[in-house]
Amino acid sequence: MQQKTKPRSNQVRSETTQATLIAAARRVFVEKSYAAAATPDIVVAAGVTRGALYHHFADKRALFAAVVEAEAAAVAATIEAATPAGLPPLQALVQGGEAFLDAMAVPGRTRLLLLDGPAILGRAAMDAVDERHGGRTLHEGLTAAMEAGVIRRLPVAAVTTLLSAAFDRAALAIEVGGDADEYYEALAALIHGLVLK
Amino acid sequence: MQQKTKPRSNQVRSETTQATLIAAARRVFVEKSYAAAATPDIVVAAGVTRGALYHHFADKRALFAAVVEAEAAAVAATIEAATPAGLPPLQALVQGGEAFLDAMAVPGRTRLLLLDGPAILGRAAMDAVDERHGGRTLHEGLTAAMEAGVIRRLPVAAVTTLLSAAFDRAALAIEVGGDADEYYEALAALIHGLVLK
DNA sequence: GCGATAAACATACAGACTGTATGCATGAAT
DNA sequence: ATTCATGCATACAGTCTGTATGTTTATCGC
Repeated sequence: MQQKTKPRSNQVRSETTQATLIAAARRVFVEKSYAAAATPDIVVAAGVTRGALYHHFADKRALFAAVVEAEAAAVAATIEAATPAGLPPLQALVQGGEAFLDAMAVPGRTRLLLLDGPAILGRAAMDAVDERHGGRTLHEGLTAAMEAGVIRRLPVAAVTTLLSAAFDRAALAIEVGGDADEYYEALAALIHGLVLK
Repeated sequence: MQQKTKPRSNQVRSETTQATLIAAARRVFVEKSYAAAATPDIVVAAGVTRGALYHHFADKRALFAAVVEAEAAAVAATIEAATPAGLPPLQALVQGGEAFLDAMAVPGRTRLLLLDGPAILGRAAMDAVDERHGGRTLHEGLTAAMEAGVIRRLPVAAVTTLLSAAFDRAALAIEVGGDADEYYEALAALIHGLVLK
């Protein structure tokens, strides 16, 4: 038995409450989708009250944004861990791509980052999230490959966006039972198609 | 002045009511997004009551599905009108793609078909919509190009999905101010990258 | 350590929305 | 012409979101 309420500093109190809320919200958002996830459900899952939720987050949407941000950070961390620096540009692209697909296989991630995220927060906000986290990988990889003269010189931003979209859709397709190998092959073909002959 | 209520057959009554509702719903869904669009708003815009809405549609989501279906059909019609049959496979792909981007420039289409649609109806349902309408174009185009030996032999379904995703993202990017020419160039590069050397 | 202030919560409330149930009116069927 | 079914309007129950208010717990000056 521990003491009833061991005194905690306000900082850790806030941090743990927010973390618990974000974790619980993630579960409910994933299980029921953003629209169907009710704040009463979330706070019960977190073991707090709605008062705590609205004290720490402006509204349900802000809580969702925090969940998305954390999820994107987790994806980025996974990718970085899987792609050592110093690889040849082209291989870094393909390998990073596979790491991305692996990371997106974690249950709920496609729903959070690829379906509800864009709809609730907007494509622009999601782009900003990507930019803060993993998106850089692809962008820098393509830029490096172009400057190294490995692939065609093209508008980098546009190509990044389009390839990113292709990876996203591949993650979605694989999740619903699509043959992962076929998507790997198709993605590799798209990337290698950019290689200067 | 016309008579107060000229008798209409039940069929036309239903059809016109549904059409008015779908048109009004489209406006409200586009203006406020699916989540923020309230059925009271929609029925006021349509000049009917919520009773009529729930008589013709199971729920708000079903009404949204009808809007999406109509929108996808409109996009498909535009594309077909712009891409005469009998073009060489590769040119048909590029030209059809540009027609797609033009069609998606109609205000609200990206929100309906690329943001709210996937989130509310699910990616699978949107794929089914695509399949019933415009999606075939791309799929058949790629298949034809492959069988003609113009492009690499790859899993057609996967490549179709990925290119479709790229076109979708391009439409979104252009809508928020992205340079259309850059995306055209990048898309063309992706397609031409599949060409057998 | 002690009072004052502010932060972290909990509870209560107002407004709005969704879906259903019920009632009425108009076209269809015989 | 009467009966029935369809199209639609109104009323209602339950739920949710965001806010306002109250209470407890930590922080800060002394």
